[in-house]
Amino acid sequence: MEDNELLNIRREKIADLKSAGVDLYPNDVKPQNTTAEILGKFENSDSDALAALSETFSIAGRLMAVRNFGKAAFIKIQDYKGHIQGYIGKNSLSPEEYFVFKKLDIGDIIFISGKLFRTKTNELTIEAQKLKLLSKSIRPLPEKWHGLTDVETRYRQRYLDLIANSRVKEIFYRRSRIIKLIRQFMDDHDFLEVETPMMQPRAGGAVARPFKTHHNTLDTDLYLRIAPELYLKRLVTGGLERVYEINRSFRNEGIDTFHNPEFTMMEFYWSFADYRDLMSFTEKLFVFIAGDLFQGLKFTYQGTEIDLTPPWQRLSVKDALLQIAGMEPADLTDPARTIAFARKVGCDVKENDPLGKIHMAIFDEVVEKKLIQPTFVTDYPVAVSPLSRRSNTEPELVDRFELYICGREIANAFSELNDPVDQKERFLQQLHEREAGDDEAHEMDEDYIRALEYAMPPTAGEGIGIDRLVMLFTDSASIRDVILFPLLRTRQE
RNA sequence: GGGCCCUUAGCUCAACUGGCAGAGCAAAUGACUCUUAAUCAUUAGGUUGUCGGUUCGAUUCCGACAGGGCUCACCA
Repeated sequence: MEDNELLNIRREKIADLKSAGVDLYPNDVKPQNTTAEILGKFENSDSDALAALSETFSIAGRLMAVRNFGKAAFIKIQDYKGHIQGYIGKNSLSPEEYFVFKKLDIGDIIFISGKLFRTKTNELTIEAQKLKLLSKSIRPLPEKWHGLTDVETRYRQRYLDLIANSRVKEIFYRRSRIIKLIRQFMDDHDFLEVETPMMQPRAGGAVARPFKTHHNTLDTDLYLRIAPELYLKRLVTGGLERVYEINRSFRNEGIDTFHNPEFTMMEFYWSFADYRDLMSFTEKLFVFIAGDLFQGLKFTYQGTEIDLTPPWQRLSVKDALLQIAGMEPADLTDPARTIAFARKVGCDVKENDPLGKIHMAIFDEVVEKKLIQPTFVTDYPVAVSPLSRRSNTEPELVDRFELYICGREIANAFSELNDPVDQKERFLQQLHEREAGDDEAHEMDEDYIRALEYAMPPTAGEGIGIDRLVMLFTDSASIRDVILFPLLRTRQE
């Protein structure tokens, strides 16, 4: 352990406590109350009402502040859901307990029990009649007023962030709440929650580079999944007509404020529904979540007011390119003009790229960031949608939408392609692109084709990025603020 | 991967044009029985991220490296 004056002083205190026979890490004390429970119950009780209570209350938590007055002191104890003030009077504690109190440091985990009262400044306070050290802290905490702001320390030592910054705890309570609400909503609509492989012999279901690993006994290369999609649809084929999974996927791509290599997605599949059904279903889901979190449909993200009131705007890719990107109709259909337009707005496109792919490049470059209020973008080109069902009226388009809020893709959904012949052709087309140098093109999955050959019911499926949803609903600027341990470069100690 | 920026005490931050590295909080000691960023006095706390260079002299200028942030590219 490092040689540091502050640590040495604490070690001396520990020696003093030990020689007085104090157990530094006992585990035989159980608090009967929490700070939140006490504050909730008695926030409106006046001094007389508190004095009339015969009960004693006990709490345990981290000592966050000590304000000493010679023979008395006020302390702040923080637990799971909040904090409360304690009052230490020299005459209320046994000499042994008072000795322990004098050796305490900010950061120690302690237990106190006693009666409730209100101070002269009317703060609800526990007067300690018993005090016990539950776990000794050796290292000093970050400063009480400014807290911990160094982002690197916040992510690497998230426990310090959680101790010092109460807002961080609130974000992760809310993340949990959002996921709980999603489960409730899906369960209420008769969806079955399932778990499918994270380690896959082939990484399919999305267009992305995977992480590779190896199983020793089987001597087989495996990939961390980039999406659960193909497995979930195998389950639909098996008769699980409504399934969902909320779990991690892994993509070996860049890291920035909207991308973490591992991220949480919900995917769900709904037989005998189509992508239009998914639009209204998605609206209902978001309304359900927002109604619980905000008691309303409006909230602010990074200074912009977002209104979730349905119905949300529906906009085809083509209309988006005409109306928002400012393309002429001929720019969409004449390949030379399309490429010229793409290059003009700064897209890196190849001469032989499919037209649909170039359209999407322009869309991503120009349109995406302008879709602030919730918008369903529909009618994607088949070239960028190898797993989606073709439109009945326009076979070069697919029955698909992506949901954009605040210029970011939040969800991706489509009517599923369940024609095994067409699916095989799409995979072959992707193989061509892979051979042409696109190492993110989708791989062939023969077993998935075989499953479709047994007939999969007409189905619609959707994936929702949970981290991005949580960012939105917690007004967080970075995905790292909604993931407890975001991936950072490992540091040599 | 490219560009720009950041790294000084446990934490939050100063230090002019290169001239003895400072404050607040936290800590120690003392005073104080109603404070809540308690107050007052005293004290201690540093290889200025690492390595190298320029210089009489480097926290400061230059180079390399490490880590981080923003951004562009790729992606969700």
